[in-house]
Amino acid sequence: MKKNIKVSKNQYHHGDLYQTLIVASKDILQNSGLASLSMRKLAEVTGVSRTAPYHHFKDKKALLSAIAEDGFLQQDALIKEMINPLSAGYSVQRFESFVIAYVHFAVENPEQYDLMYGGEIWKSGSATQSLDDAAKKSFKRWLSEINKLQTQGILKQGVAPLRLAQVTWATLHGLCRLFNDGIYVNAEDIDEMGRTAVKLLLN
Amino acid sequence: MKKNIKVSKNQYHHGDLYQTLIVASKDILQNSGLASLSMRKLAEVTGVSRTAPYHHFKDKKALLSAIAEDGFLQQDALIKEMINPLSAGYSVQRFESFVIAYVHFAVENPEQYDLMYGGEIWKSGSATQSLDDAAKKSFKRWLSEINKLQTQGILKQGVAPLRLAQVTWATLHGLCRLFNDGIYVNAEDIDEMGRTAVKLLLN
DNA sequence: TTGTTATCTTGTCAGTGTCAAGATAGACCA
DNA sequence: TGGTCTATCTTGACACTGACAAGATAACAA
Repeated sequence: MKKNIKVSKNQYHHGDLYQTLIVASKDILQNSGLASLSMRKLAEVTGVSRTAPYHHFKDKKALLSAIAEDGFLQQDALIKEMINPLSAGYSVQRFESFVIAYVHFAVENPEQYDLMYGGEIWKSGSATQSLDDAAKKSFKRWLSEINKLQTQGILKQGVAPLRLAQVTWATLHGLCRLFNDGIYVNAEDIDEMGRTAVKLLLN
Repeated sequence: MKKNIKVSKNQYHHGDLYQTLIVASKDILQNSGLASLSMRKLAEVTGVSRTAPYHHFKDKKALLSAIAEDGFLQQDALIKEMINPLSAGYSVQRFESFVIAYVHFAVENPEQYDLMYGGEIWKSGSATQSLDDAAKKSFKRWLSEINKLQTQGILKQGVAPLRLAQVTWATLHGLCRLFNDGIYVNAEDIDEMGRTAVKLLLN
């Protein structure tokens, strides 16, 4: 809860270790995967002692939660950007853009996506409150999009909105996971599969 | 407390350690989760020295591969059973049965399902040949089911069969993961969501 | 009987998350 | 200014992990 923004070149007090740790973590995730992200290695890379990170994160899980939360913010920004230009009306095109943007984020940030939606954090009940908020906000946005598409008749209308949102989201999520878990290796297909998903889900 | 399940009464040579290890592993998975399945604890529970399992499994990953493979066999059997009674023809009902059976297996064996389709094994490229075969066979069965449903007009026909199989499977897979990763906690909804998925995917 | 071999053991190593207790220096108050 | 307070960072330690190497045992084949 203390934010010490001042960056000092002091050896002892790092200055902005919190942010540095997150950046370094994301770097390790992207380059070497979650399996090789250890608190000790992270500390070493950051040039700090093994236990220094524990003054900024209660746990390793707390660190991962923060990274996941960061992922939701990124994803949110990316999706907003993808949608705003078309904000005049709701259309199949807009839906497709949403889907493609979602899937792209997952494929380009596989390890972070894993953290965001994987069991690592959620199953153990170690999600931060703010992470929980970010995740809920993300789903709310999806629910709202789906809702509008449904009332416009672009999506099937005989289905409960919540269920529709859940199942459509599950479809995207399933696609992303199949790729990220290494079951479909050819990443060029992802766009076509996204479009196929859209085609299937349309009314 | 932990009983030494041995075939032979001999102390030194266990007799059927391979199978015993798999059974014990599945037990730990079901009761305590993957996180608390360690080779050492497994050995201890089985009443054998720490490194004994390494004479039956090259790695921890090899052990997990075997469990995943076992999962595919179980799932296959379960799905076959679900489908055979209706084998007279293909119908919406049959499709729904398939979907429900699939989802149920995942929800009832969450950790094993994780192993079967999760990144743990596949992403690291440590899948056994026989595991790979089992997984492919499973998808082939799905592909064939989808194919028949498509030619009968129950599923949309303007889509490439492979893509259709991938996306429909992704939908189920996504549902299962959302549950198993602890994002949707209320397990009573799983059936309704499965049926909603079916409804959406139908022509 | 005598090897041969599969299986199981103890010993050991490097690596992990995390706690406890002490060191440091920047922030705040006299 | 000086002194203390406290967030931050450190070293030390512990229990745990996966895995290798070398030796012990017993089943089995000759």
